[in-house]
Amino acid sequence: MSIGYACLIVGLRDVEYKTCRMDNASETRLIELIGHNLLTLEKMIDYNITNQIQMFRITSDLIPFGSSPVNQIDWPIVFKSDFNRIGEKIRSGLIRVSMHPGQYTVLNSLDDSVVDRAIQDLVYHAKILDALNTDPSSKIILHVGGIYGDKPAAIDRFVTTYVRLPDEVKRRLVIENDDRSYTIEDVLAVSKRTGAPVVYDNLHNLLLPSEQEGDDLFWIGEAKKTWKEIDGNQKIHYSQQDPAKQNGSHSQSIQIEKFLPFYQLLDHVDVMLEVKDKNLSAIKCINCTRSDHKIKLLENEWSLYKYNVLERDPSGYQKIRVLLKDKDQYPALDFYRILEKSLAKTPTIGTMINGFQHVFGYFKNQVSESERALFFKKTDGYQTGSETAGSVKKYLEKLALKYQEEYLLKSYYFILN
DNA sequence: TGACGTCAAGATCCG
DNA sequence: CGGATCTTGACGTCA
Repeated sequence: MSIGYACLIVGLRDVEYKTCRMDNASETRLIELIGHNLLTLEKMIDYNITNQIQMFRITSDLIPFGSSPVNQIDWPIVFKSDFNRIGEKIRSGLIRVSMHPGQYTVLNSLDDSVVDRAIQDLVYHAKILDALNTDPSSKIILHVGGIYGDKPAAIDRFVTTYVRLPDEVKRRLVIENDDRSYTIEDVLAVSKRTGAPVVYDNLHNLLLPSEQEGDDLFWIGEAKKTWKEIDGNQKIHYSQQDPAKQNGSHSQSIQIEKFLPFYQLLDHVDVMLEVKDKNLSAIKCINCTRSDHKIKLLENEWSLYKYNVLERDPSGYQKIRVLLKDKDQYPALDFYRILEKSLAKTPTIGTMINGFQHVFGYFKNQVSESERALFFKKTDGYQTGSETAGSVKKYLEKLALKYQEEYLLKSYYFILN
């Protein structure tokens, strides 16, 4: 019953993937980028270990142009020691990693060259998971593809192509229902013919339900039957709709109150969250479902979020302070409930300035006179409308970097919004 | 031909 | 000059 997140970390400095344009993809540039990206992946794995996050999707952008002829580098060999080292960390951290090619990897296209490139892309994904020495429970999740005006024929083509996939791909390939073409019912039928396990996605099912009626739990039960022992725990995707946006846009954060009743129905299922705030929601959901109840976990979370709360909801700030006073309790749900409510509020000029002043307090005894003057000038400018909140915060961040205020630099104050 | 989705590169604007 | 903001690229399908 692990909970994980996809590809990127929010709120950590200097943990970013790089890429380049095709025109600039020289061998030297690519080697540079791959080396950088592997270090980034390693930092993410380290973060997951520290935070006891045991499920993680590795980005398809790890190797720029990884499945394109533009990239001729034999990267599993060139970077063998890096892959081995990272793979070792993944194993010792008991992290289940996976990958998920995007919507443009289409196995059942009418265009053979598209199909060939899709196969190459799957081989690329398998090569990464193999280079990391992960076992067959590390999956590659794929959608079935397009319809082309004839769904049965399109499904037939998927099955035909599936059969001729190389074994290193087949042993990892998992298929998922999507939100415009293939329902969970369709995907289960494809699984019957291919043997590929099925990932159920709750939001996709909401947007594109099957003809046969069934709730989440029913379809999760059906999907479970497609997972064999060697495939590891059943996996599902879980996300919530962003209420402000259109179609199947993922929400900024997971609403914990909606998630918990869903999660509590599950039995031995690994849950991949698809959400904009990535690791932040993963940690929230983990903290609300774990059995080792240590207040320290919540105190650490509070240290990261507190100025984001303060700048928009001083009364929420006070509520959480009170909530965390009793060190024998573990009020995770209440904590995140207040946190979510506070972060959803729109700051006022007054609450923002209150935040600036609290943060400035960290260096008010070390700054020079001119720095102090500039801070007050910027704050005044913000109050009168000639300066944006962002520029004041940028300046505070500059000070935090100069005076190495770790507490602030680790927090989300400069990073969220 | 543009929208779709996603991210960061690359270009351009601004003080 | 550096920082902020806008546009482009890479992918395939579908209207």
